[in-house]
Amino acid sequence: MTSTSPTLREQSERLLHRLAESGARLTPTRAAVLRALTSRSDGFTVEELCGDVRPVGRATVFRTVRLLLQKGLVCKLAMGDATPRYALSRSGHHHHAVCVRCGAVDDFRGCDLDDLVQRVAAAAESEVLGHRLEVYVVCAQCRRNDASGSAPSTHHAKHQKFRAIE
Amino acid sequence: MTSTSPTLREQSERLLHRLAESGARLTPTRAAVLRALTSRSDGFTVEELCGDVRPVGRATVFRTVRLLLQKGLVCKLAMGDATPRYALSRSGHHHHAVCVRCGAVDDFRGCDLDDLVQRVAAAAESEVLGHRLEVYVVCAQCRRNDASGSAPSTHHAKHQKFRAIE
DNA sequence: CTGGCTGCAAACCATTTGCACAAAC
DNA sequence: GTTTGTGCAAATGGTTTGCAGCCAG
Repeated sequence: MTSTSPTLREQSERLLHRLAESGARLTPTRAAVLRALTSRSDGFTVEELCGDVRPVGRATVFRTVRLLLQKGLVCKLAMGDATPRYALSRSGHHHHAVCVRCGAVDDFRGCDLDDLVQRVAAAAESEVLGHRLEVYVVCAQCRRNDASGSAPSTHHAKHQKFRAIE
Repeated sequence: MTSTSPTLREQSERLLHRLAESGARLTPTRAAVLRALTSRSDGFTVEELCGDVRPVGRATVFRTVRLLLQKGLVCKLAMGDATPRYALSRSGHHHHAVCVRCGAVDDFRGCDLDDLVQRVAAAAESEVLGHRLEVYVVCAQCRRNDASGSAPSTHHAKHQKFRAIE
């Protein structure tokens, strides 16, 4: 549990590098946040992160996440309701399948949206800046838990913060 | 400008009906909110709505919007940043093109996403509950304003609350 | 009449900010 | 030695809630 797998360590160090390259200072606090980030499964909240890096102050965690957001190292899952959740940015354009029960996030790419998006833009004489697609699901694990009756899906987030899709 | 077009009146009355049908009470306040809703272009904030129905209290406007959301009469534009904005629900499945300058919203339908979405779900063994696609644009009007140099795009929202797409 | 609305003000909660101090470059 | 990051606590801002009174059904 506390044994940071080499892959995770690598990952957080790569992020640290990317941060440094972009002119940000390289502090223990940031390293801690990045470590927490990488060991956490996608779809975490800032709150959860705060718990992971305990001695670090809330404000700093928020500031760090914001920084990472600006640098494009994490992305925000806007979600209809609830508290915003974040995920590590995989490289390249992709979208998210978010489990509304536990908040787990799956990336997927190969979206064939560009045509659609361009058509929309042309029709409206608008310039496209970007797009976001989120698919809301009940993930395999949560379905399994559902099936087995009891066991509230504790496999990911403790509090399933997502409410129904509006 | 203040001359409520017959179409708008119709529209708000239809909404009123739908509300009544669903068991909600039919009060002047709600009628006012619905009128404001329909005369406003899509992509409004609760704040703006409050301005429109002035004597009505904030809390009530929030409650009403939430009600309409539950009844499916309006939908929420989640947006990455900024204050959530709302739009009248057109019937049927559709998505939104949101202008990041002024907040104007265009609907579009005929999304070919179902295949994609189902593929994603199958891959993850997940059950799809829904999906949301938002396209972020600079709308025709805002582009025109940009081109003509000055004229900050006041044609819609007073304060362009949207920040960059993260 | 009676339960569902409304208004007001206070409560909430996630996030931001001000400021003094500490640490990185 | 500057400039940037951090912690704490206070401020913010959007949203919700508690409660007394009011109005639609």
